[in-house]
Amino acid sequence: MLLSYPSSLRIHHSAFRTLVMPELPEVETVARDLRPLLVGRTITAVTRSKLKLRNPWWPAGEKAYLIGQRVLAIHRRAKYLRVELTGGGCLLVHLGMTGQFTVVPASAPTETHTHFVFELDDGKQLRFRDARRFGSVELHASDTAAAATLDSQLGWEPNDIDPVEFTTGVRSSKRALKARLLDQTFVAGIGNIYADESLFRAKIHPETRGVKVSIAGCDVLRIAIQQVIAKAIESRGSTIRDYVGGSGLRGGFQHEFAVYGRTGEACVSCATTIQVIRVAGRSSHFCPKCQRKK
DNA sequence: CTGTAATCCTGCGAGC
DNA sequence: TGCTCGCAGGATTACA
Repeated sequence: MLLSYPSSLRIHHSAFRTLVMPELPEVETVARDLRPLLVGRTITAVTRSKLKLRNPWWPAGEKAYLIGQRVLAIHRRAKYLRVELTGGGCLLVHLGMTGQFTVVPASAPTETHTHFVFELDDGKQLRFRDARRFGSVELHASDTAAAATLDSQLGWEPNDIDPVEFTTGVRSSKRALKARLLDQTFVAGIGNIYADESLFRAKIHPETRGVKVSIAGCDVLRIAIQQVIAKAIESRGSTIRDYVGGSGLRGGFQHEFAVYGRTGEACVSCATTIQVIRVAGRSSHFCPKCQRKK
């Protein structure tokens, strides 16, 4: 269903006041920022808010377990972060839509919606803040097991897509490609922004069915995904309002959007007016001339 | 197999 | 000016 022009305009204006959910490039930026601040540090105290995050899993005695643990490494898989600890366990973190995972001086004022504070041995604090609480922070007893579970539930990292299997996977599905790109069990880490940007780069309409894409088209799409993700990581992700990296710095990729949030504006390639439709329950921005439906 | 929609949640702008 | 309303969406689940 195509929204009317006034509706499109309304959505366009609302797009830039909306929080941007952290997708793979944002989470990767957080991981890179956190590593120098966190690896080698020891947790000396833990405080939690009473509010429930999405699907939190914490074994009994978590504070006793955590205190004295040193951070061995920070890993990223798709949109998940694992803070690996010396005891063999890890903190498994998902930023949801509005999550912020930062290291700040202990003297920094505690902002609203701060759900976890991990005090560190250098006088700083690792904090998890999440206004909408779509994110999660879980303590797992085994980092290896947590990593294996993620691997069993998630598809390829974008930079590690198997070209042949990707092509087969795309062409064996009747689903709209937009829905397919959001499916974390196929390619993991893509969210609404980078799905739209990848489809624009590949010149594929978001509603195009996988079966309709040529073998060459699959190659174009795979490379488009990889280039969009790589460029976004270079720009430290996209900040519209709230997303920040692990050191609190904002991203810059929002200045490079070709279609996302640009409803009613001119296509960067052909100047045709960018449109928005709903696909897979998500707003999907595209150029009707560059991305013709097949 | 496919899609749709509700669920969790808060912030914010539009409109009255 | 202050209220209500609708919308934004990641992951999951229920249902058509």
